[in-house]
Amino acid sequence: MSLTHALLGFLGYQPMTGYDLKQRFDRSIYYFWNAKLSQIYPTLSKMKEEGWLTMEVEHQEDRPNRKVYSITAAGREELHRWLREPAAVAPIRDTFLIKIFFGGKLEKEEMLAQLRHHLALHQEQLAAYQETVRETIRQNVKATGQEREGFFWGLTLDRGIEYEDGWIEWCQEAIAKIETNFK
Amino acid sequence: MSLTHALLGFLGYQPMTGYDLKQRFDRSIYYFWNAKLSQIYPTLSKMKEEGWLTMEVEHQEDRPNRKVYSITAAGREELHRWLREPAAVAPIRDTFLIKIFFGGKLEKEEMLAQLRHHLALHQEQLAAYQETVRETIRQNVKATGQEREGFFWGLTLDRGIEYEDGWIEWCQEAIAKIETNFK
DNA sequence: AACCCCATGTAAGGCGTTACATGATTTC
DNA sequence: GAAATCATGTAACGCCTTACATGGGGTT
Repeated sequence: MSLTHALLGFLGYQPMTGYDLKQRFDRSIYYFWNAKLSQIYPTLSKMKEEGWLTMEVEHQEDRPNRKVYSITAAGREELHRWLREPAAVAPIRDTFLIKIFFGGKLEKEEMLAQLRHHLALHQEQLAAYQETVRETIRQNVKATGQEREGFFWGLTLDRGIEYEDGWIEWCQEAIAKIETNFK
Repeated sequence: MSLTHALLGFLGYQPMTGYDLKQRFDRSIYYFWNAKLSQIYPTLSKMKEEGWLTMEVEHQEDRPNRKVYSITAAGREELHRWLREPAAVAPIRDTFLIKIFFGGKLEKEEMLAQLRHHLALHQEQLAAYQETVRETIRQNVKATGQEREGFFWGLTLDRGIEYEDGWIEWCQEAIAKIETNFK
């Protein structure tokens, strides 16, 4: 399970609650992995039973108590084992490509509308990466001094940017082809 | 549900059995969508109850009977409606990127092994697209005369190739960066 | 007054995979 | 003799999303 190992990864930096972990997801790896709180909480419980985490309750007066999880030696070993294990290529599973594949059923203008809409979405995503995500990484490296880690965070971001760039170019080419040679 | 609409799409070309449909998936769109027979069969049943398909049993002597499904007018309308509906961007969900993100925990050589392995997988995938898939499309257009359809099949393949190319370049750059400036 | 933040969960349902079940014919 | 092809399914399980449940404190 990948969620388990992503949680181990973040807890390798420092002890945290499920709520904190959700925020880490939302602010860093959200563009290639995410989970809802309703999945994170039970997963943390199971990981504790597995012996990969320990938990301590931090009592608070005007807010709900915090359950702070820490990674154990067994947890670090499991993370390291998983990180070295060869990874399979992730399947694409993109419904948009199904729509393109059967695009012969659409009128020229209907198809162009789909493509233009998708182009806009990817352009937005790209802008978010270049502004928000890059800046988040910079601040994190500055605040924690994790330079080696920051290098790898940057690599995943580079891949995200290349991915969006690829989509944008493909959309633009597809639009051009349909506009000029079609119908 | 996207499986439903992919099935409608293929049945829009001609009536088929679940078994035939599985082969269509495996030979054309497998690189961005697929399904097992154990999911296809019950889905076809539901689609029939929904009124999008009709079914006729073709009796065979030495083999199991074939259940041939045909798309109805309602099915075609549903397909068309779905094709026009704006598509959201597919989430990436790539466990390999999680491994990269937490790559600071690995030794230089462990990380290079991961990257080289992944590079090889994407190179294989790319080769398959350029040989097998491109050829399958060519033959299909030739056999059925579906030139307009063939254009869109080609678009999805272009995207697949660009996707693999992107990964290959990224892997090569990542390997180079780690080999020269690291540890 | 309405909404967001903090902080924890449970329950139901959807989509997908893996395993189980059957069985004749053809190909290596 | 073993494996693949044809042809249909059911059952159990895993991962994930959505909805439900609680409730005080701060912000607009």
